[in-house]
Amino acid sequence: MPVMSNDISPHMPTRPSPPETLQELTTRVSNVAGKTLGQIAHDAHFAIPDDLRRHKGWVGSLLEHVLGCDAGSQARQDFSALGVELKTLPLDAQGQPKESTFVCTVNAAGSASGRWQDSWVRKKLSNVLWLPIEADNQIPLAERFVGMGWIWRPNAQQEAMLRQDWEELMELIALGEQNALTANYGQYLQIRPKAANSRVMSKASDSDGESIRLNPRGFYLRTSFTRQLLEAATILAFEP
Amino acid sequence: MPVMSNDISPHMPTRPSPPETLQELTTRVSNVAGKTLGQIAHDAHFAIPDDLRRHKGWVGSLLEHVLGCDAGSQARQDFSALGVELKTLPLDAQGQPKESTFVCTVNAAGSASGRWQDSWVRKKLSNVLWLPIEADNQIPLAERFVGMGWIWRPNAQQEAMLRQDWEELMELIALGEQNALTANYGQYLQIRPKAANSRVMSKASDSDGESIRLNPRGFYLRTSFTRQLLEAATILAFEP
DNA sequence: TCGGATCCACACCTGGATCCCG
DNA sequence: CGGGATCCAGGTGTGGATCCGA
Repeated sequence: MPVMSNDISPHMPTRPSPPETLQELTTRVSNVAGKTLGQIAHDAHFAIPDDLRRHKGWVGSLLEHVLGCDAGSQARQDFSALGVELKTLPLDAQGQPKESTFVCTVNAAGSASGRWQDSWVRKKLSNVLWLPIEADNQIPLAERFVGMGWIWRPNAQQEAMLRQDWEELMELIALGEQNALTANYGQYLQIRPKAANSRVMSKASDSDGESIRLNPRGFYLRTSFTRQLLEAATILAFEP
Repeated sequence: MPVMSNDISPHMPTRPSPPETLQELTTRVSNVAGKTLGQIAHDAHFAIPDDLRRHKGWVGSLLEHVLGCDAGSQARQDFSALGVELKTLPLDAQGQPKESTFVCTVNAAGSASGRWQDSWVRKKLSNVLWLPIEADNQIPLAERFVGMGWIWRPNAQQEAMLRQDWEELMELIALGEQNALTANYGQYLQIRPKAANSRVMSKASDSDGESIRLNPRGFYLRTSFTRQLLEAATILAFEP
């Protein structure tokens, strides 16, 4: 390490302060659009792994850092002041969403009230900054480009579809059918395992109130849903 | 690291398997009695710190390791098969207990039922292996001797005293007098802070059911109590 | 003296997601 | 292809206790 003065060194990796306005956020988004992950990581003094196999969340963490997210693993949006949630959107060689999108864990209190209006899923998805990123594994990680992000708010139809899926899934949970609850349920929103490995168990209760242990699970958006969002956003970009 | 075969190297630090009988445990206790912490740490391939200021739990962890405790921060006794809890007892230059003894945290469910019979404190203290250890700070850590441990079960009088203190303290908590609950309460069992620092806060509820945040606290045995236990054990040792 | 403050290790949990086999 | 399995970083909680100032 070089000698440091009492001043903050301009060469130290510093996390930007959170954007205070939506305009400030979109400016930052424009600034990363068209850059490679290698460039962005270099500028942010982030070490870049060879691939994502053992660093699955690396891209998301890098962009959270660069854009100035401030909600350190807390139960609120990534940009807490703006109520905006950041989601990277990995694209395959055809420019289509490659993976499902994790939303949040299936907590016993997915909603304390049991109502969609109060659910974590709705809160998380009410205001999302989607950031498309090349994710074809043929491309070395450092050479993958970041696309232009856009902010999405569900329209009435989209929210109705998500709500329908959520209510179906929550009902299965309420009925205690948690072991029968596979990823096959839900048209656009599904429930899948979410854990370090399949031997991890969390506390829960069955329909008789008996304490049982289950694999932790999470809500995910299917790629069929994010593909629609991406198409709609792409069309808008070509309008006058 | 030296080359390793497929066999377990006899020189690797290995935690002994838990003792399966009380006799096996007392044999192990005899084997550490009269040794210094330096000897024990060396034999167990434990690095020894200069002092305990920044390693307050080191002695306890060392002896848990050497004696084969198996309850890795779980809600059960250290020797789960035997139902025995290990407590080191630090002695001052006069051979008297120097510090209070931590028992367990004051959980919202210190007892789910609110009854002494079901409390964590009673469970933890029902069967304790006390291990006296020199703790005069004039003596370098490595040179401090371990004494002869003994197993204690509360007699009727001792349990009555602990129960009385516990019920008094739990009542103050139930009344929501948590902020007024200082370490002054309780003749032998007291409640004191238990956290990384005084800014750490945990979730709790006040008497109106309002959610509040408090300093985490723990139950401790006063030295006046452990001094009595030590005296009684010492006298027994001199009887025929 | 002792009540209040503090320290380390390590397990566990959460949020970031992608991997990979049938 | 997609459902089930898995991986890392970092924060929080728990268990081991002793420190230290008024």
